Amino acid sequence: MAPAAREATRRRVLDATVRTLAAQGFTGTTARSIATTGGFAAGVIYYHFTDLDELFAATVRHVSETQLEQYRADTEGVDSAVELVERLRALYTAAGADRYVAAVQELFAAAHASTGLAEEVRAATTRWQDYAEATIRRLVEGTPFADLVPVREAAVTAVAAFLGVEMLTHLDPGLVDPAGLFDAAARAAALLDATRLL
Amino acid sequence: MAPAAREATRRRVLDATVRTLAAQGFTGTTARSIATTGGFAAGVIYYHFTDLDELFAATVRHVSETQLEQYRADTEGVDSAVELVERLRALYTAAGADRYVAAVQELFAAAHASTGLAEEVRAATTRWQDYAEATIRRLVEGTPFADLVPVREAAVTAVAAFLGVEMLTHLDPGLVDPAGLFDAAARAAALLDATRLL
Amino acid sequence: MAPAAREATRRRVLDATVRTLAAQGFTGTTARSIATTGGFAAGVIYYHFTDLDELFAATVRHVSETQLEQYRADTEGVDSAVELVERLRALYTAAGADRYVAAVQELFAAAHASTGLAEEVRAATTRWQDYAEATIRRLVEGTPFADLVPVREAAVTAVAAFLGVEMLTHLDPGLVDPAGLFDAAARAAALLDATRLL
Amino acid sequence: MAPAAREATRRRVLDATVRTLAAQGFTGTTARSIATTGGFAAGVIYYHFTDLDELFAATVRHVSETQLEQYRADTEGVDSAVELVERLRALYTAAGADRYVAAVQELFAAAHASTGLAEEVRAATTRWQDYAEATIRRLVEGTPFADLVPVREAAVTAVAAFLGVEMLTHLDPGLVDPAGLFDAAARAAALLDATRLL
DNA sequence: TATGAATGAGCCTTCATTCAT
DNA sequence: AATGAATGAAGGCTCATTCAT
Repeated sequence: MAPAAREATRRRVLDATVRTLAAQGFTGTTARSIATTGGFAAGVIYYHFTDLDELFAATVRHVSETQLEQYRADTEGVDSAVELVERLRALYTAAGADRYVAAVQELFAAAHASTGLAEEVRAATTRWQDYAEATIRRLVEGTPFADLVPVREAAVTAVAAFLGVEMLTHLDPGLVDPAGLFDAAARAAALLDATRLL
Repeated sequence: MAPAAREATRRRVLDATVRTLAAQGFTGTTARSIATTGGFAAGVIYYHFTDLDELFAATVRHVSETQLEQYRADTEGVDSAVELVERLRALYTAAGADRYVAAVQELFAAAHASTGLAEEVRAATTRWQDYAEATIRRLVEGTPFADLVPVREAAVTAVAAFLGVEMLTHLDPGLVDPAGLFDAAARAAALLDATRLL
Repeated sequence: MAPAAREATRRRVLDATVRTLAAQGFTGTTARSIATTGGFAAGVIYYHFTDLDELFAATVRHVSETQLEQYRADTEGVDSAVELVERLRALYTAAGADRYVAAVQELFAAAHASTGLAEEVRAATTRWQDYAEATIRRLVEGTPFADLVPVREAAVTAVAAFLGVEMLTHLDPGLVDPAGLFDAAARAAALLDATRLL
Repeated sequence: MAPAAREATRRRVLDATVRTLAAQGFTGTTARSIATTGGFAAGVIYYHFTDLDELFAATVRHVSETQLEQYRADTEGVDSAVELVERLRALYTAAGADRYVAAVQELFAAAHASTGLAEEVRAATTRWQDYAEATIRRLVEGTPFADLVPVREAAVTAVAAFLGVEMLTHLDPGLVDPAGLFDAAARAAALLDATRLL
């Protein structure tokens, strides 16, 4: 079998892991349930990954990296807050995105102690915080807030809020209304952009 | 045994559950590990609670309610943002508070589907959101932001951010610096309070 | 349940382990097969022993110690070789003895590396070698062989031969004829005893 | 591929099996571990042998036969006990011999029931017993022991003792001192040879 | 002939839960 | 009211074996 096939199967396992995490949560995501979701034998997992910890770590890395690239590409150079909010809304509501977010949130919440998963989650968190920081900095530049807003703190809070929103949304869609939050953000963005004209 | 004694044991179990959740995370919190933490036989749990789900649900309710009362009491009538931030900081850094927060965050993250735990978490979330909403409303009243800030959305986001910060802090204290966030909040609060004088 | 009950169950597990080892060999002795033999749930094993390694180690110690005491008691003070051989024959052919010997031989053969089992097997081996040495020394004392026979080497070889005979007997009763070996030993013993009269 | 090449691969598998048995014991000798030792894919094993049982049977036969030929060649016609002991010592300490002995002992200990391995072990045992019998008979001929020593029993015991010594040596080199046993045997051999001069 | 991907069974161990005492 | 023994159901992981290439 060609190496491409190997990689293809690895992807199938990662994909099944994401789907299972989104559907059953971390607790319900076992080697067996992943295999059932993906339609393969549980043994396959261990052929491609050392153990579940490694699989989860790889999943975090894969999903987080893929999404982050997407976010970077779609928000690159955007310096209008209004425009940014719309881009983020589009990314957030893109087909299939909810599943990735749900899976990552589950893994973030389950990461503990000195496992490989925890290591990967730490790294992913930092990367998202850095991305958020750069983006926020770009936004406030040229506005009266440039020197007022503590950018790093804002970025850190934004990432945390995003995770928290996901956690609650996933638990009960009635608890948080992401669309409403985007709307509110849009209004705030308009105000921010207005200050830039000065 | 008198009802008082019965209640005392129930408390011991709840307390052991909180301590175990904080120390070992949801995954590491089993009937056995709770019993070990509390120094009682695992069977005791089933004498006071139907099953682990009920115990977890009761834990969320107990801790959330206790904390919320504390928060309400300590921030009642506070309408200065600066003062509020300091009160919150005190509550957050109070002795033992970290354990409660950690336990609750674990249970929030683990809640799924139609379990009794999920039900209780939903209820607790709503209560906190309501508390946050009332508090924020009090803050912005009498300021130019009164009609600008979407209070409910802000409250919902605040609760989510709080949970997210806890999740990350618990994973790696290096990822988020709560003290720094309080400092930043304090500065923003000062600005807000300044607008009220007008 | 009284502590006596606990000990009784421990015995049942040990006994089932011996029987399974004798019947299926080390490879066929799994937690499940032991449980089936003993008529209890596999989980019981882990309630009384940390893991299979500890169970096997305890089995070696228990059986080896029990048998060795029996051997010591029944050959104490015997200084006639002929008498000794008959005592040993009786011990060897005693009801149930074959099962104990088979089990111990399996565990000796399976012991490897730095496991708890290996540790226990080492200790048991030394005790049997010491017993054999003391016994042989008593036999040759007062005979012309007293200074000729390297007692320790003879003891070590005797223990090894015993294990080897068991290994082969267990594999195929046709390969070795223990009864014939006892007969031959009896004849040699007669010669030895004869030299003592001088 | 030419038959010679086929045979060469078969040899590589057998050799890898011996090395793995010696290094990891029977329990640690799996299709995977053998393949790793030999540097080939696990599937190769099944191309040359029906299953692991057949591989093990072939290994016993191969090693046992090879060694036995060596022993026969090197002790042929030797009728001095002293000389014999030295020849055996040389064979025993020959480079690489320990590995063969260890592998065979592992397989002897693991053989059970009606497997192909058991069959082969039985056959090998008989051949070694026959060899030992012939050799011992040659030794005692012409000595006063000729009619005293039960040759078959002695041979059977010798083979058993050899296996037992190997088992213990392999477990812990401190339990038995093969060199010391050879020394003791040499002294006994000298005595035996002395009686032949009469 | 040889490889590596895949499968399904089975093993060790843990865990929630029950129950006799 | 509390304990500790016991159970049965998973769960993670390994392994012998098969098979397409």
